[in-house]
Amino acid sequence: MTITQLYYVLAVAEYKNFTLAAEKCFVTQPTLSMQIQKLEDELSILIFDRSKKPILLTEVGEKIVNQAKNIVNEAGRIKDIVDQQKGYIGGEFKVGIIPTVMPTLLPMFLNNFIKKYPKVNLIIEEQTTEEIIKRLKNGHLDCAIAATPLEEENLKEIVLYYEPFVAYVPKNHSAIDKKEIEISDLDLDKILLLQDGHCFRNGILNLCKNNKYFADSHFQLESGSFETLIKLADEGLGTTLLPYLHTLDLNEKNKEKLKHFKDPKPAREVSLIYPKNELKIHIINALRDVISGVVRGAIAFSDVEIISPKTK
Amino acid sequence: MTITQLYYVLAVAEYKNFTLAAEKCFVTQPTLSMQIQKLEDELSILIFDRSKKPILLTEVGEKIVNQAKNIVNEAGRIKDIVDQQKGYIGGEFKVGIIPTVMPTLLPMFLNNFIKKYPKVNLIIEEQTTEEIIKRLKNGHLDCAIAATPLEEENLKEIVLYYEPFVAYVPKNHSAIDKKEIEISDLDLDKILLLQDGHCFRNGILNLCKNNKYFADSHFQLESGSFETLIKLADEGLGTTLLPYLHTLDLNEKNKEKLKHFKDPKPAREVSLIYPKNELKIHIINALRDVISGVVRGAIAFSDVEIISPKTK
DNA sequence: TAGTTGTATAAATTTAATTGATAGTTTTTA
DNA sequence: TAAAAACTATCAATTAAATTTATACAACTA
Repeated sequence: MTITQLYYVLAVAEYKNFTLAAEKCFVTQPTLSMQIQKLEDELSILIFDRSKKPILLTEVGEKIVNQAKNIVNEAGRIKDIVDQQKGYIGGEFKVGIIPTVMPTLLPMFLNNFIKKYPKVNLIIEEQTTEEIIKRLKNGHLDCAIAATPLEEENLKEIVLYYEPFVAYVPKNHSAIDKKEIEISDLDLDKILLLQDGHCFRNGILNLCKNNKYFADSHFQLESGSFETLIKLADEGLGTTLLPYLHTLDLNEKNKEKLKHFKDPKPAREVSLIYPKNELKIHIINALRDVISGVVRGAIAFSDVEIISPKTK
Repeated sequence: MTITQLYYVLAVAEYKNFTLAAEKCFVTQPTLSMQIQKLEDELSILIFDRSKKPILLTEVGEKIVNQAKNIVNEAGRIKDIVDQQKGYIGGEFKVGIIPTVMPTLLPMFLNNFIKKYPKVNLIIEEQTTEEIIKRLKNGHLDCAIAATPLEEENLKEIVLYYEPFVAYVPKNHSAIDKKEIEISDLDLDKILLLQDGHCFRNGILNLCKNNKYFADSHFQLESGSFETLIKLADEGLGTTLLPYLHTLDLNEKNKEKLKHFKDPKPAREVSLIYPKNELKIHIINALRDVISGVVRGAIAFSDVEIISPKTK
């Protein structure tokens, strides 16, 4: 069994076609046929069911393909180790970002980063905090951006910025005339939140719990995007909380409905998270520097109270 | 980079000697020299520092060797997948066992098992529950025997037997004349326990906590083996608790000091634990059957209360 | 300094991977 | 349903790679 054979197997599994897979591997079709047969002979088992068209994986074939992915992934990290040693900033770099950070932060740094580090092949994926943690640990992500502290074993966190929550209150709200709002001003029965799975929701829930206003109030509505929440709030259905960066590109009319919190403002901590092995630490540091640079201007609050994204 | 090259690197890293490593790999020394050089060329980095004698690993070399171990380990599992498919019962099979189970259970089933399944190369390692969990998850163990429930993600548990705790009370103990003992009879200030790290200790602590007798009592002494604890108890230093199987081979004099608990007897649950991927399920089932067979005669208590090995 | 131990190098040999050509199948299409 | 197209397997030839034997070279030891 060779790593090359496993690559061939993965290619055929992906394209369900020897000829096409061979092209993608930059070899001829007989090479694939023969090498895969050789592997099957060695294992005395069939990986592909060639009687079907398009080609199917056998039952064991499925398992072997999964394991082959692991092996190829682990093998790829040898290169990462060498690159790290050499301080080389390049190659594939997979970053997971949580949904509530993605649309505001990504446009701020993406251009800067790819210009400054053209050799890095940046792959960005939107994922939940839960997924991110799993994928960082199994090596399918090189780093991630999420709300912290997570205090996960084997993961390190570097804070990028603190982003206060801003209340978006409907016109008819009792606190509409106040200059700055307090948690106690929120009518918890009428808070509009993102659906579960978004760590942002946990943060808000903790905020309330921490401040003992949580009680047994229930939430009327849950949505998947801030845009919806804002519209619902406009309809007078309740109040919602937005992360500060999201408030920057609201239109003037909507901005009027924003109420900032009194100091210490409740805020979320947004960090770079990466495996403790620090395999791609040079690229991670580069990314941190770029993000810190663009964020420094946009966000600067001194007196904040960090709200944990974890359910307590 | 080939898997063979990684094997060669691991061999040289282990034996710190190309000639010896070559022998162990069943190839000649020039093969190793050339293949390792080739890998170093491909990575443009030195893995070994050949200027020192014996040969040293470079800084990156260390990391590469660690990663190579992962790759080789993952590669080895392809064979496991195939063996599983074929229902083949053989090959290397690594079992972790906790220290408090090892000496009593192992002699009961080992001979039976290796006679019945001569093609299995059984490798038994004594490890703490913590280590066992880690090694099961990273694939360095195929299965393990430990106190349960552990409720670990990605691990499955099959109960082997329930083993009651038996009190070993010194002659001067107030309960020495009772036929059966209760938890409340134990003087917690004078309970002798195994050192931390042994899950058995957690079990006992939970036992006390559960029954609300824990309070703020402290423990006078901690030892690493039951033998020591028994001797200390004999000296009148306190009471200790033994798992039932350990009590079977005490001498007559010591057996007199044993006090069984009233039903429901506090007991630990001892289980086979293995990864959910069920890679070596056929061997695991074989092991379970053998152990169940030998244990059935030795241990049979119906009315027990299971004590968790986890700290609560 | 000669002997010993151990690694690198070179050339020859063996083994393995790859290719081009083609035969054999199945599927598509007219 | 016959012809064409699409695809995989097989064969012989070629190229590439791994391994070996023989030997040179370096470092340590007595």
